[in-house]
Amino acid sequence: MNIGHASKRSGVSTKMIRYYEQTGLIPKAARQDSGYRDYDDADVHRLRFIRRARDLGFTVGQIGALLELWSDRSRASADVKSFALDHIAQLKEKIAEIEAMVRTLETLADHCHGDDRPECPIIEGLADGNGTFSTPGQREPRHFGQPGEHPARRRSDAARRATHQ
Amino acid sequence: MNIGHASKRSGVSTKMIRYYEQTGLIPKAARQDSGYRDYDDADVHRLRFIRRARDLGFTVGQIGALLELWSDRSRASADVKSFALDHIAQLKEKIAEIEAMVRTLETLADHCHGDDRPECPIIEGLADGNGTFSTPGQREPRHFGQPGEHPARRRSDAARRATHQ
DNA sequence: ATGGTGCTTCCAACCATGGGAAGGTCAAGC
DNA sequence: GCTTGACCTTCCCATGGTTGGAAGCACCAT
Repeated sequence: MNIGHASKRSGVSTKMIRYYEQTGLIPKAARQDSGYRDYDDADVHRLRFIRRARDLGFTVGQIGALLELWSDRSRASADVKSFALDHIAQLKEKIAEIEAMVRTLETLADHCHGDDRPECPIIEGLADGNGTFSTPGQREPRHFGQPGEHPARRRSDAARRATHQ
Repeated sequence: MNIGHASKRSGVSTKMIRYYEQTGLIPKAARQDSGYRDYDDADVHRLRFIRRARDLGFTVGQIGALLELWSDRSRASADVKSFALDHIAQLKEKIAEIEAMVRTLETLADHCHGDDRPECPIIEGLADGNGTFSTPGQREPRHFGQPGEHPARRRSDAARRATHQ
């Protein structure tokens, strides 16, 4: 089976399949006479596993561990469970972080008239950090976003100008 | 004021300050005779603005727009407000995504005994799950499909290592 | 003057993904 | 046969935000 077919059947892009092979997450694929990579059902199965794990927010490093747990018939289900619970806790932390942002922004926005006058507590809050900011203590790694995901959305003129300049 | 001092006073690392200058988010800094960058209070003020905006999850591009809105005394507060509301909606979307992951994982984990036996619905869900996981409606008897040989990536407690890396 | 620290620039890495170029392979149609 | 087009190969580049490091000056205190 060619890589394209394996890609369609697994939902993992060909780019990613090659990348996973290159980084050692999956073993080197067999090759056809032509030099094309050759996949079988077991490979597709593993790729689907990977895609589902990614959909659940696991990093590639974590997926490597999950693959090992998958293939290790002697490991206890408790090992898997604690791994999952760990990840759940991480995700919840992330949610809490973003919720804090939302709360702050909503507070600021609530106090903004949103009319044609220039006074704006939102900008002032950013500029002067007056009480409205319950400071998030530590400045931790940012990327709460799913990488590669840059949703095209409607933006104000100012935003468009700034990003497309 | 040297960059190090400006960094301490603004909470933005020197690396980031140079990066922001390089990418045009902030204007090129003045220079001292020595060639060192020279900052004044207004610069620090702007850097703090940036840091707070980052803490609220705005991208650098969005911050550029916010800086414009900040310095534009004629803009209506409605402009800022819609910008903020837009961002809030975005953050909420992200929260919903992660919450969906959590829900799925919790469902899987709930069904896992978490004892020393190997049977584990979490791994099985990843291996044989129904694509979206959104509703854990189970189909199919599941059996333990092992992927092909797993090469030399033989690590005992890979799970612990992966979560701590 | 010597050492330590701060500053400069440049270059690379992280993660996951996508884009694209330059070229090889294959199966179909004429 | 030969062309076309879809597919595959490897290689390099870009993203976003940040950090790390190296090589080499500038500054300050002793």
